[in-house]
Amino acid sequence: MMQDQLSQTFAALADPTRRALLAQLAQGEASVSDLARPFLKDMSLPAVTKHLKVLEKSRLITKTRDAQWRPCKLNGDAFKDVADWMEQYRAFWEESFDRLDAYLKTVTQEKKRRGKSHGRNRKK
Amino acid sequence: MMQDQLSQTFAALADPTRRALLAQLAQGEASVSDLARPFLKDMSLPAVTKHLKVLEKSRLITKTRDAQWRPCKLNGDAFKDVADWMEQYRAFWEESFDRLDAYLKTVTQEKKRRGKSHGRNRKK
DNA sequence: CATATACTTAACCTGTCAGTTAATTAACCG
DNA sequence: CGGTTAATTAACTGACAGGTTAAGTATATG
Repeated sequence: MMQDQLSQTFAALADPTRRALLAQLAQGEASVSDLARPFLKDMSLPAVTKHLKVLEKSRLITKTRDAQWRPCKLNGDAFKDVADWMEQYRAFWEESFDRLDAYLKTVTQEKKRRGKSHGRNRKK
Repeated sequence: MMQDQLSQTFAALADPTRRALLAQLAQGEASVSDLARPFLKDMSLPAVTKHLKVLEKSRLITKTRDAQWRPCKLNGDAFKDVADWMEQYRAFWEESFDRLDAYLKTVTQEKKRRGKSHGRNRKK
C-alpha cells in the first residue's frame, strides 16, 4: 500500500541503481539519457525511466522539460525529511561511534604499553 | 536480489510498522511481545516476528535471549551507515533550508521596513 | 509430567517490484 | 515531409514482501 511519504522515500533509496542515479545527480543536473548511459550495459532504458519515476514520486528528484530532454535534479526536501527522521536516532549511532572511539583508544594505549598486539577481538 | 547492506537497511526502514518498532526501542530494550502489543489489533504476532527479523537482518536491532524472552535493542551501527550515506547530500537539504531561511528573513525585514506586506514572491 | 507463556517456523496467498521487448509520443533537423 | 533522437507507455514475467493460520520449539512453573 505504501501511502506514506517517508516510506516511499526509504523504499526509493533501497535500490543501488537508484542511489547511483542520485550520486550522479549530486554532480549536477542531467538528462535521462545522460543518467542512463552508465547503466545501459546492465539494463534497458525503460528500466532507468522507471527508476527515475520512483525517485520522482518520492520527491528525491524533480524532472523538468527542455525540448525532447528531461533534465533531472535533486530535490533537497525529501532528503531533509529523511535527515529529520534520522535525527531522533543520532544518540544511538553516536554512542556506537564513541564505543569505537573508546576501543581504538584502548588499542592505541595497549600498543604503547607493550610493543605487541594481543587481543584480536576484531569486528566479528 | 538486494544483497548489499545499505539497500537492506533502507528497505527495512521503508515500512511504517518497522519504524514504529524502532521508535519503541528508542525508549529502551523490549521483548518481542512488548513490542508486538501495540500492533496486535492490526496484525498477528508472526507478522511482528517477521518485521523484527527484517530489522535484525538489516542490523538495525539486535536480539538476545533471556529465558523464553527475546529482548531487542537498537543497534547504532546500521543507523550510522545511513547517516554516513546521507551526509554526502547534506548540502542539498540544507540548501532548501537556507532558501526557506532566506525567505523568512525577507518577510521579516519587509515587515520591519513598512508595516505592510506586498511582494508575495512565494517559493517557486 | 502437564500446562502455560513466549516466540518461531511452515505453507500458503496476494500484490507489488524490477526487469524485459515492442510500440508510441514528441521534438528537432535536413 | 521523413528520419532521428529522447523518452515514455503497455503488456508481460519472475521474484519477493507482507500478511494469514496452524503447527512446532523452548523455557518456566504448579
